[in-house]
Amino acid sequence: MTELDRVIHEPARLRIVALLAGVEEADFLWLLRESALTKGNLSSHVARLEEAGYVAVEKSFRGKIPLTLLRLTDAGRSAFGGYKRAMKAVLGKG
Amino acid sequence: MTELDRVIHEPARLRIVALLAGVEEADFLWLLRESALTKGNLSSHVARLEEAGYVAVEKSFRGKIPLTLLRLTDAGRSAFGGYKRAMKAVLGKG
DNA sequence: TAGCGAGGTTTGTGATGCAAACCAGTCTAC
DNA sequence: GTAGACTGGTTTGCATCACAAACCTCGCTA
Repeated sequence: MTELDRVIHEPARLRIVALLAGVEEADFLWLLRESALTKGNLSSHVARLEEAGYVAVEKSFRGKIPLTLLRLTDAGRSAFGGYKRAMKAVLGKG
Repeated sequence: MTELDRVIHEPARLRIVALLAGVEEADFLWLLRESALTKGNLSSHVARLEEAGYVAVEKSFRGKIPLTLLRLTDAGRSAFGGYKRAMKAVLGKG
């Protein structure tokens, strides 16, 4: 039985991961717009993905304004790849 | 933004729905074996799917032994179709 | 009549997704 | 120099829910 990674499976995080998979790096506000999540949800989901080792979070400043950069780690890319495979296997059946 | 149906999205229920999509009708014990869920989980997830109108539950007897037959309703099939489309859209991006 | 298995359902609880409240720093108006 | 509003987030509180374990009912067996 192919297991689905719960961390990625959650729709909000799936969206985040899918968005990050398409780019090299993204900032918080770009993700906020693209994902259509609230700040709170985005923040906590990103925290969860970081905790899982799937995204790297880099906080810096653009001038005087805080800037948070996010990118998928290798583990994150690989987990997403596995997730896609597992999902296709399940959907293939139906 | 394509929304993912939460009722179907849950992995246990996704498995149930995918299994039911492949057959005309199934009994509880067949699903129990195929899904590798516990009786309790299968029972409650089936109840949730019934409540959502996605599966029809028909209780009868095979001789003196209770027999529960499950099948996907039209709404269930259509929801599963929509789910697959939405999921492919998300995975396509990544 | 005690025990056992089939076929399920109900209960308890820990995790968690979401929204709203909060916070620290910056900029503008006055 | 300070009141207010905005930016860029984080923390808190609640309500939901998935899972496992306990429970239930009926029939069979010895």
